[in-house]
Amino acid sequence: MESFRGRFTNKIDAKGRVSVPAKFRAVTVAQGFNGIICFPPLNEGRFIEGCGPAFSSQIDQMLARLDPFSPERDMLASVLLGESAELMFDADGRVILPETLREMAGITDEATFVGAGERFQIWEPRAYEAFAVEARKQVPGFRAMLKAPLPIPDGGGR
Amino acid sequence: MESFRGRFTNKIDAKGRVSVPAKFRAVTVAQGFNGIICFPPLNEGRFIEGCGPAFSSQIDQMLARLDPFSPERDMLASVLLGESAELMFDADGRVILPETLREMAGITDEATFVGAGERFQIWEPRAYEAFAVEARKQVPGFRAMLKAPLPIPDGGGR
DNA sequence: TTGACGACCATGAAATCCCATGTTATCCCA
DNA sequence: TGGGATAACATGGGATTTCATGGTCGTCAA
Repeated sequence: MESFRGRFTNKIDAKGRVSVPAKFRAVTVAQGFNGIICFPPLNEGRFIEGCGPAFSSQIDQMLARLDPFSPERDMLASVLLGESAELMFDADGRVILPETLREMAGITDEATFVGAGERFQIWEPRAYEAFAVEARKQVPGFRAMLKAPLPIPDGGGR
Repeated sequence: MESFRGRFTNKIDAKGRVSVPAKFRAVTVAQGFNGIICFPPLNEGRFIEGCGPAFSSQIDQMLARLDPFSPERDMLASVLLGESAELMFDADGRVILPETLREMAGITDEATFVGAGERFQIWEPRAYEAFAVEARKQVPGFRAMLKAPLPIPDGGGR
């Protein structure tokens, strides 16, 4: 499996552990990494971004193109690296979501993992439900955007 | 682990010692150095820059490209080398931040370590919080900087 | 002597490892 | 095609280790 797909809601136990969906684990393990990488969203959304090393290194490369000591780089790095975390799987495929990220996303005792291709998102279940409803409502208006030819050859992910 | 990631706030004890986050220690130790290298920021920020020998030698190379006896080189070297310090870990992974650097950053009894890829920053906790809020506000505007030129093929984990 | 600094030890909290259990999905065979 | 056996997975708890943090003692220099 090479891309994140589907929706899974798992419990967070007393120690703060969550099982990462087995299908998601398969993706990052296939990328040679026994864990996931999490960071905050760049826009205002209340959720956590997740990915494997493949996408993470894309982020690194994007940052590397910026002027190393500029304030813009500092701010982007603060959000994308300073607030990010490498979370390794335990023997059963669980991770502990950092307090800061959980707070931003409003996650307490349950987490909804939502596939998004090369990366995924982690939501508070009800918040995601609300988002999904809204998305279904708005999507018809965006339909036209899909007609545009794909700029990137990488048809890879199917 | 090969790059600095995440945010950690540690206390400074009566003797001026701070624990460097274990994950950060792992990075510099992997670079063959049992400590960290600190220097003042190049822009206006109130924080301390930190890194391992890898980035430190990048700085050397950047300086080496300048006109050797120019006033610009002298000034950059003054900040990047003259005010810098090699801080070795004690047996428990702690260092003592030099008075001058602490003063510049306004750090007294707590220090926030913020990962930024090949280097990291050390902030007074409240000052960083303020910066982080501002960063989150501005980052959506920078999103375009990340899109840009090449969507690098990344032969890697796929 | 005093004060700064390094090596060494003690402790509590948090993360990690290891094992057990119930439930669901998958497989296999009649 | 149905149904039992089997494997995969999510979840819970106890034991162990890591880590941050505080303190003491001794050394060296001003």
